[in-house]
Amino acid sequence: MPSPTTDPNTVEDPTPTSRTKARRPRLSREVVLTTALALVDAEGLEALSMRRLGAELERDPMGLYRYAKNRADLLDGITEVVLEKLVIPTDGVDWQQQLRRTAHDFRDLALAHPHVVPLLVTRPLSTPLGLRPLGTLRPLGTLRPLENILDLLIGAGFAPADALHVYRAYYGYLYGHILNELQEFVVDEEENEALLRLGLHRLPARSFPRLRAMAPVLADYDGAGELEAGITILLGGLAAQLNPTAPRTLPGSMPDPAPQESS
Amino acid sequence: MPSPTTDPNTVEDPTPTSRTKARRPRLSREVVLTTALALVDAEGLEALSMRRLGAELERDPMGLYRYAKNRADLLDGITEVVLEKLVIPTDGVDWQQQLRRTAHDFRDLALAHPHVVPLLVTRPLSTPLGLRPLGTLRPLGTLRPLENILDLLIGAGFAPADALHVYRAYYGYLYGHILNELQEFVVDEEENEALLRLGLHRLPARSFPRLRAMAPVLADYDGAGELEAGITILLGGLAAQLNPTAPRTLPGSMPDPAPQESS
DNA sequence: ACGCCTTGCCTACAACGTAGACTGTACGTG
DNA sequence: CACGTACAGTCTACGTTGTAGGCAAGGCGT
Repeated sequence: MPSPTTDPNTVEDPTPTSRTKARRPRLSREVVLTTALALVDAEGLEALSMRRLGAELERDPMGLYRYAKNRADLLDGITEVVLEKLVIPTDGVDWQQQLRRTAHDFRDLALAHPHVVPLLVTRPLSTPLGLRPLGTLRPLGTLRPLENILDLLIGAGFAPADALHVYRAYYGYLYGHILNELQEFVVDEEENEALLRLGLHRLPARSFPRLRAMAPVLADYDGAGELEAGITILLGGLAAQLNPTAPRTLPGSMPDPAPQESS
Repeated sequence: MPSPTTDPNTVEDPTPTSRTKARRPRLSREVVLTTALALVDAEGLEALSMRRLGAELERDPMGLYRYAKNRADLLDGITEVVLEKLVIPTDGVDWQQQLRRTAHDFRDLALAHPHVVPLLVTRPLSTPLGLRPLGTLRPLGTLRPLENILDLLIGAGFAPADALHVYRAYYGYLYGHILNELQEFVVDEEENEALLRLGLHRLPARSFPRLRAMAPVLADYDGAGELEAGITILLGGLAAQLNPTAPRTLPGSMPDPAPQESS
C-alpha cells in the first residue's frame, strides 16, 4: 500500500461522516500501539515515525498525540504491548521448570519481534525507575515480569531478598542470551547463513584467526539449546547456593511474612 | 561552554592561518569519535547530532562526513572506541580468574559510559555480521572481544566449539547483568536512591505487592557483588560440564589444531 | 435548543541527516 | 617561482522529522 489516499479499493467516501468511521476502527491507544508494533515488526524501528504511523492508520499524524504523548511514549507503549504477551504463571509447582519455560517463551517472543528487542532491553534504561511519569502509570508494565517472577519465587519458598537475586541472575542471562542470539542472524535466517559464512571468510585472517577458523561452528547455532544449557547451569547453581525454605514441590501458599524491614 | 565562538580566552585569531590550526587540532577520525563520545557521556545519545558535534568541534557539520560516512557509522565508531578500552589479556594463566576480571573491567567500562551501553549491546545487532561494510573494516572492532575471549579459552585448553559455548554464556550473562544494573540508577546514584524509594512507594500496591514490599532491599544494590556471584555460578557450572583438555594452570601453548572443517 | 468535550485535521516551525557545489590551503613537480 | 592536483573545510539547499497551537465537527448531558 504505497499511497493509501489513492487506494482504489476504498470507496472514496462521499459522505465522510459514517463511512469514515466504519472504515477506520475508531482509534484507541491499543489500536495505535498495535499497528505501531506491526509497522516496527515489518520495517524496523526507524520506519516508525509519527507521520508514517499516521499514514498507516489513515489519520492525521497529529491525532496520535492523543494516545501517546510522545514518540518516546509510543516506544514505551510498544515495549509494553510486547511484554504483556508474556504471561508468567505464578502457581509455583516447580520454580525451575517454570522459569525454564518462561525463558523459552521470552525467547520466542523476542524472535517474533526482533526489532523490538532493543527497546525491551533498553527502554526502561533510558527512563529509570524513579523518574517515570507516575501520574500516568503507563510505563509500569515494564515491571510486570519482575513482579511476576518475584511472586513465583517467593511463592516457591524463597526469601524475598533471595528471590531478587535469582531474578537478577535469571533475567540478566536471559536478556544477554537474546541479544547474543539476535546478533547471529537478524534479517532472515535462510540466506543469512550463507552471508555469515561469506562474511567470516572475508575477515582479516591475521587479526581474527580464531573467528575465522570457527565459521562452520558459528554457522549452525542452536539458540534454544544454548539458552537451555545456560539456564540449567544458572538455576542449578542458584538452587545449590540459596535454596527455598520449602521444597520446590510445595504448592503456592505464602510462607513468607516479609523481610526484616528496619530502616 | 555555551557558545564557543565568543569564548573570551581564545585570542580572536586575527591571522586565521596558523592560529586556527593551533586552536583546532586538525580533525581526524579519532578526534571526532572521541569528542563524540565525550558529548554522549555528558548529555546522552540524543544530544549527539551532526550539527551539535560540529559545533563542539567548531567546524562545519558537513566536515564530519569525511571521518564518518553516516551518523550510524559515527555511532559504530563510538562503540568501537569504548570497546577498544577493554583489553583482554590472553595469556591464559587461569581462564576463570581472567574472565572474572574482565567481567569487572567491562562493568567498570559500562558504568563509566552508561549512555553508550545501549549502543554496545545493540549496535552489532542492527548491522548483523554478514552484512557489514567489509570494504572498510571499521565495525569489525566489535568482534574484538569475541576473538580475544576465544583465544583465551582455546589457549586454556578448551575445544573451539566449547570455547564458543563458554563465551556465549559468559558474555550473555555479562550483557544482561549490565543492562539490569543500569536500570537501577542511571542519572546519578546519589539522589536516585531516594527517588527510587519514592517511586516504589508510589507504585500501585494492589498490582505490585512484591515490588512494593521490597523497596528497602532494592535500594541498596551491590552491582559488583551480584555480578561476581552470577559469574561464579556460571563459570563453575560451565567448567563442571565441559572442561578444558588441559588443566587450567597450563600456560598459553596452542594444543588445538582446528575443528573438523569438512564442508 | 444549547453548550461542552472529545476527536481529529491543518498549518507552522525548529532541528535533523545529508547531497552537491564551492573555496581555500598544502604540496609535489615543472 | 609558477602551476596543478588533492584534499580539508564551508555553504547552500532539500526533504523529513517531532511537535506546539489553533480550529472544525460530531456525541452527549442538560
